Amino acid sequence: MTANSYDPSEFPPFAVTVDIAVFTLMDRPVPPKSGQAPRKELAAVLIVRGGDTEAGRYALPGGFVHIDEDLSEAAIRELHEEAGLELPTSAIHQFRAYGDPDRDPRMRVVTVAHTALTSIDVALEAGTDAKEVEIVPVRKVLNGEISLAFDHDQILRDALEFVQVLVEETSAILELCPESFTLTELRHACEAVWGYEVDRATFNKRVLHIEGFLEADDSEMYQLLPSKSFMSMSMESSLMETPSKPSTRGRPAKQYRRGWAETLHPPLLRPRDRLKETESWYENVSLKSLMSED
Amino acid sequence: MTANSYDPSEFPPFAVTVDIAVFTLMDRPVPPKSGQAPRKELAAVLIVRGGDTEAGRYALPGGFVHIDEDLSEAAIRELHEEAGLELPTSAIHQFRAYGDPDRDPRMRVVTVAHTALTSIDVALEAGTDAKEVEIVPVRKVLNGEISLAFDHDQILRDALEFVQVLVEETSAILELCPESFTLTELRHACEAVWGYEVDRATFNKRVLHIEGFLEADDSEMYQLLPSKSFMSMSMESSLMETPSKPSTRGRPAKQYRRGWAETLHPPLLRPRDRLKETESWYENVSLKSLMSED
DNA sequence: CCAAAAGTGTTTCCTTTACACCCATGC
DNA sequence: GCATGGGTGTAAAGGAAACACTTTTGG
Repeated sequence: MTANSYDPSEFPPFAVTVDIAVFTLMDRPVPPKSGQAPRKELAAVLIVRGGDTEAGRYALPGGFVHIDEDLSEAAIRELHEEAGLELPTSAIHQFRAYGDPDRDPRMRVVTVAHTALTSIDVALEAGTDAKEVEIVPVRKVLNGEISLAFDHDQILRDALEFVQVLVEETSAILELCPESFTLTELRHACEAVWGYEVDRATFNKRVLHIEGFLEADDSEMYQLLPSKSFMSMSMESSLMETPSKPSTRGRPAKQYRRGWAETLHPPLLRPRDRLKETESWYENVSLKSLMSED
Repeated sequence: MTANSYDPSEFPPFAVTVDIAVFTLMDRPVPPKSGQAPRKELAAVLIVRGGDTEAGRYALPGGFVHIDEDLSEAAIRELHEEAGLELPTSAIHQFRAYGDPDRDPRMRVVTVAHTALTSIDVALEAGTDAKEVEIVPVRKVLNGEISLAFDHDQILRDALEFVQVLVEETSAILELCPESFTLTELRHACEAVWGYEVDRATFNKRVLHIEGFLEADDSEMYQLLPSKSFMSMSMESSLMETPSKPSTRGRPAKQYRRGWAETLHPPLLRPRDRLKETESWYENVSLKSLMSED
């Protein structure tokens, strides 16, 4: 009964796998108002299962852990093999193990669930490589429009909850933003993860007071040049395409980039008394979408 | 490479175990002032390893998961078998999996770590049953005075961090208190987990404003009767021994018991700007203890 | 009566929140 | 000029921290 003798007959044949819930941002199918900057919503990178069991259903990318690799290495490898994603270790976070004896009907599998955030560009590249990869709005899973294989439905919900807290306490949200971004882009990313809107003024002051979270990006490449620009049009057009949206109305926003901080002091707490709005927001979005198009 | 075929040769022979970090409260070896109510400190339930590997060293209770049981069932069973503890499922919380290929030199073991809180009474009973069970102050592990087998050192540290957050957001701290308790007892329990003192007045107001967390315990059994008591001495002595400390100076405190809430709204947040005091407190306690007695 | 511990009120300070106002740009 | 969005200031509201004062017991 003790863990000291290691006769192989003593322990049952377990399989250990990793599953990874990768979140990214996509445009909302129904922008709140035309002309307004498109609001984002959270989406998950899913694979369509082949093979014999649960074929054709959506599932999280994942697979067996090799005998000589760490859990995080397995997560990175499986993301690469199954979804074509190449994410750094720092972007992947383990959050729970799932070991219900009946969770896989074929054998006893314990899976260690991870989650990650990545920008839509990276996710879309992955989607083009392997045809069986799809990027699906999270709300469709939460409202039951799409159901996942095995217990991946539950894993995705748990991953979302974990990520919502992660965004409060670490700089993980920056994985959803381009290298250079505006405060509005950052806010929209947070809103997509948290599921409700936050006050713009309050949000801006808070993030700028978090030490080491953001630093101003003064590189001209990303800046929308002031009207009194000393650059000629030819010089301007000789620059590379600016990754941030160059065509927008209204006052151009300052650009920021990732600072040195990994954990946030103070944390970027969302208003606790509005947590209950999270679910209703997802429901509202799905209703609107269903009524209009989608 | 896909997870669809299940040839046994395809997946490597993994062993899956559970390890459980059980925390409890013990009296501090050096009370701050004589006559003052003894301050508590956090302690862990450890076992002394037998067998061949890492024999004689401290380790967390734990062991192999059976083929037909859930991870939480395995945790409960191992706690019972190895430490003599009988805890309900609600008191045990999974928090991470550890799967470094080299974490056990004998074979590939992935362990799913759990943590639990329990009152000292329960823990002491367990200690008397099995001789190899010991209750050790957590500070001795944190300051290196005691080192645990395998990576259990790290697991215990992670468990402590997890529990500190758990106490903020759930009613888990009540597992450390007797059925009926005073606000001071509750506060001392929180202080032991968090590692620093909190203001008494602020703490009292906060916990009483958390909906469903506490409810007043008016049962006379636990009450220290008022001086204008209508009960005779004989009636008083006929009552069972009161579990709460009956001999204390100063105004007797009101008794409370567990309310209906499991998650706390609002959460019982500790002051964030004092988080850094946590480690130094543990260091201070160990220094004091080493200098005086212990 | 005094020490000790529990309970409670008050004041100060800080953060959040909401709102408004101005600024800068495209059309 | 006007609409649109970005940046910032301000006043109100709420909560926490610190401190003091009262209450109730044992000695």
